[in-house]
Amino acid sequence: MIPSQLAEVTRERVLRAAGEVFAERGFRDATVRDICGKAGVNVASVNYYFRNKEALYCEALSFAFEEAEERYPFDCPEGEGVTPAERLRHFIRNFLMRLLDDTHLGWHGKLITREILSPTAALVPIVDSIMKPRFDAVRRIVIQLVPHPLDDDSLERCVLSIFGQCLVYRHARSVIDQMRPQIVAGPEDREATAEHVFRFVLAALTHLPPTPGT
Amino acid sequence: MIPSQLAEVTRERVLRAAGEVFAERGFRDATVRDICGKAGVNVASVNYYFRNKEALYCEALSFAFEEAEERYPFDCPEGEGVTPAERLRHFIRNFLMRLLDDTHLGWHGKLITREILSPTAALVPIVDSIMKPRFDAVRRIVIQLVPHPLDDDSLERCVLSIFGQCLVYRHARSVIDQMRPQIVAGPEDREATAEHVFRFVLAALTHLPPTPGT
DNA sequence: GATGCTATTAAACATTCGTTTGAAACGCAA
DNA sequence: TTGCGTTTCAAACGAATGTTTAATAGCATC
Repeated sequence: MIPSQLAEVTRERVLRAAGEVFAERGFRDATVRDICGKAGVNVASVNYYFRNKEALYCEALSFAFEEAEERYPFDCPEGEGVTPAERLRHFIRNFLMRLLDDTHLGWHGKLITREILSPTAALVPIVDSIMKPRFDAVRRIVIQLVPHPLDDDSLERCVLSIFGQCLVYRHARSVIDQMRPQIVAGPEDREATAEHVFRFVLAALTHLPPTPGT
Repeated sequence: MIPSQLAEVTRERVLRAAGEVFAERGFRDATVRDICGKAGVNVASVNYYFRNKEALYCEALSFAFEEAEERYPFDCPEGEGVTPAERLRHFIRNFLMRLLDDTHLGWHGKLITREILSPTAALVPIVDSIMKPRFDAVRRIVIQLVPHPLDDDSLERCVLSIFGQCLVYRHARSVIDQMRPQIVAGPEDREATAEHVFRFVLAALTHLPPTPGT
């Protein structure tokens, strides 16, 4: 019952290996034998430290989010001196880099992408605690940049247009790699991509025509 | 060896059931027993008509694309009298409606989404034969709408910005449904969404600033 | 050193699933 | 009807996998 220091390190080894394998192969195709093999522990460990494979998955998902939050902190500057355009640029770059990071925590982006596509019960708290605040922040930026009032649905669709332009680089990565890999290959390419999305969104928001109906 | 008429109908029943189940549960979670149960045939049928589960999956994928192409034909009008903006609107609406159709061929959108995320060998010919021409068509539209020359990478990123804004409504559907379902609920909402994406893209392309470097 | 709790291990269990098999049913021409 | 090729079926096989068990080893405390 009382976990020792040694137990915690093997527990985290399993968690880390689980994140990688789940991200690479998905929940079903990832076997506990693969995970434990990668972690260098016995298969019974997953049942000893976590209840079963599903509970391990839930913990791995939370763990991935905590690590990603630590590495790419949200911290969208809301200070007085920062223009809405600057906040937009900061957000897009931050979000895109987190999605495309394949080196250290490469599995975070893949993991959450799989979860969004085939949602489990584990997604609900993540949407509420992590995605909703992010949507709210972008919503405030959009309102400040569009030169005329927006109804709620149009506002929401603008936010989705922004997220969509970032997410496509992760979601359609296999297609991009097959058609034009150089635009996300190196760090400087990713910076250029972030800059493009920012310019594209800024041009759209500041020149968006008012909806005829309103 | 000589397939009878009766054999073809059961073959297609299996193919259709396979498309639905594969789209709903993914390749691994879909069992041939489920598929055959839904089709009302014996489990041995998948081995008799197709070689095995994987071959069935490949055929189901092609089948879904053929049906979708039939229902939402590409036919981007390239005629003289059609403005680039009109072609853009047509493309976006067509693409979005196909992605969001959940009634008749609802599985097409889910199926290709799964395939893009976890690509198999079956994706390569689809990218070449279906996606590449689509990218080319959008590329031509973008060139005509942006008021200054674009380098290849910027052009490609513009195309991805357009696709991303459409794809997000399918890829992030679970999140949208949890946060603001009304924007994709009914057919008129989907029309409004298509119109939004069109206006957003048009505003961006026609007001995109030239890249400083070029 | 003895004791009691924690951690690890190899082996086995039970289930699921893709695939195969061999026979029965069916359709159709001679 | 008889015979033959095609299609369907129930049953079983074999492999993979999540989970459990029972025994062993490690480690701190007295």
